[in-house]
Amino acid sequence: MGHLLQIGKQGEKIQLYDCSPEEFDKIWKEYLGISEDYAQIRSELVHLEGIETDEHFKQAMEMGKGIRILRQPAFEILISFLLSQNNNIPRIKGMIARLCEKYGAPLATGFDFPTAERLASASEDEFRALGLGYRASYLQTVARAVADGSLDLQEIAKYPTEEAMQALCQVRGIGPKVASCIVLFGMGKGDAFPLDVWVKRILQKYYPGEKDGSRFGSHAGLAQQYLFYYERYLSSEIKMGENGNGQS
DNA sequence: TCCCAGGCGATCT
DNA sequence: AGATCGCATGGG
Repeated sequence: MGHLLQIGKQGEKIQLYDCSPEEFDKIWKEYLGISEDYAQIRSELVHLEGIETDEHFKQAMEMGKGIRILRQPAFEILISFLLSQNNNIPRIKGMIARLCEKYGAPLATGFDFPTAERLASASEDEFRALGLGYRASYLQTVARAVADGSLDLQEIAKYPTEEAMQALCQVRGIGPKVASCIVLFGMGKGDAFPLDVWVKRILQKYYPGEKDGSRFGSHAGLAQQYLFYYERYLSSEIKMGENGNGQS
């Protein structure tokens, strides 16, 4: 919150623009998950029961070896995933961009994510005018709840995963999928396992009968990310092959 | 054009 | 508990 980072890539080198080493250390190192020991986490996943013969998961891990779980502000995650429901990613990006432009503080380049207080002062109709659809009323009530303190994200972040999810699910517009994304990406709870339509398909295909990610233990969230991107990659490969040339 | 998207809430059985 | 449906909107 209040910080903006421009990232580019030159060949294999990652380039950061206008970012002092101090700002990188203080803000972005944790945000990007760089202070996490991914070698250790991946080693724990590899040593789980049954992974040795799980060719799909081993492939997913290899393909996703660069994936990091970001540590993003809980409020930003809450709003972003609240808007994500029954929606597609390009449109979600547009909706969030418009929210920032209209209600966020201007930064050197671009706009900050809006505060709960600023959003709470806007009306549902204003949100509808931004194209948020039926999610406008969810956003309005959530923003007010956070602003007036009746929804205390800092407090909920102290709960264990299950209790935190349960508390979040009391809010209108937040269900199990959105709640699990909030605790995973916004509260650092690595055992949360967001069950979206893709991951549900994966469970049916590779782990029939299983209804959650408990087989992946305390790093189920990272396992979910590996499987999610693996499955979407496979799906895009199939689509490319449908007309034989992948050009459509 | 028409289908559908990283769900949720309401309303059934 | 589990299955089904409507929802606002616009990207592809």
